[in-house]
Amino acid sequence: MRIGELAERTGTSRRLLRYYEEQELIVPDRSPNGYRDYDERLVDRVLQIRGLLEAGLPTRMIKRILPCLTIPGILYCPEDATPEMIAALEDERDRMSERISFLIRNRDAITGYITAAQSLDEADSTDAKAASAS
Amino acid sequence: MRIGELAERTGTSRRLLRYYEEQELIVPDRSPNGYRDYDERLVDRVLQIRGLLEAGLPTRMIKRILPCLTIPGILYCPEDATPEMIAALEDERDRMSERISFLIRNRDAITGYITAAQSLDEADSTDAKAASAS
DNA sequence: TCAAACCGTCACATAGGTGTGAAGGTCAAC
DNA sequence: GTTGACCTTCACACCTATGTGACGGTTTGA
Repeated sequence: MRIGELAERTGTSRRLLRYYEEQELIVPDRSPNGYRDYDERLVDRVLQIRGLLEAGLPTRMIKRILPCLTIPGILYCPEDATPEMIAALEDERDRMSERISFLIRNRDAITGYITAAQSLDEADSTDAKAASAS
Repeated sequence: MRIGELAERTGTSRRLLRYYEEQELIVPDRSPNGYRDYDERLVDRVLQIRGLLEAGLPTRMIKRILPCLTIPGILYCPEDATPEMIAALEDERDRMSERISFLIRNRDAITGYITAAQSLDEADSTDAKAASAS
């Protein structure tokens, strides 16, 4: 498919699809006329990229971990898994774990704030009712 | 304390501390000589800011929710918690939850990849041993 | 054959979070 | 007093993920 269709199907601008290519996250073929020609599987790939970006990972990191993540979830273990690469991945994994706990802590703090604010809000409206009833 | 000490204690550059001030995330006093004078409690405050930034929240949002998050974790709920703000926070919280699950999924995928690669590696070295033993 | 709707590259723009350095003030210690 | 370590403001610069637009080629359908 061409870039327009991929853009539409992934909710990603053409500009960004070209950017991801520039960052070597995706590598489309080229039609004889020079148009990019995207494989069907790249739809999921792009969605995965968007997800990782949304999760806060920079493109460089994504580029490194992407080859290891096949479409459904895991595996396809290439034989070129050098010890260096594994070590790098372990680093990534650890950074991700840190990031996860960071996010969880802060999300819970926000959740706490929300519930506190809501209960305070309810108390307010109860007050208001009481006041208007009196 | 002055900016240097705060920078050191929070692992944050002076530049960034000034930036956070510019964004009205922290408001230090000023000594008669014009030097910034930071309260002890701002150490935790800065760490909290870093955490929220790391979590992907923009400074504007942090500015809004920061007054609501006291040092230990939560609470002290100001009365100006508008419904709009709460809604925005709920959005943020949901986005964070999405990020979290995405990160967890991908981290687990990476973990799976690592263990697969390692067991493959062990098999290789077993092969090698067998080969050298034969 | 002409217009519309694609596509290509190039390049400048922006926003947020940072780095860095210049030019200068303050202060403590020697 | 002078040096060195600190502080100030200002400002330019970077990176990353994006938007946007110019300018030109290609495809498709009326």
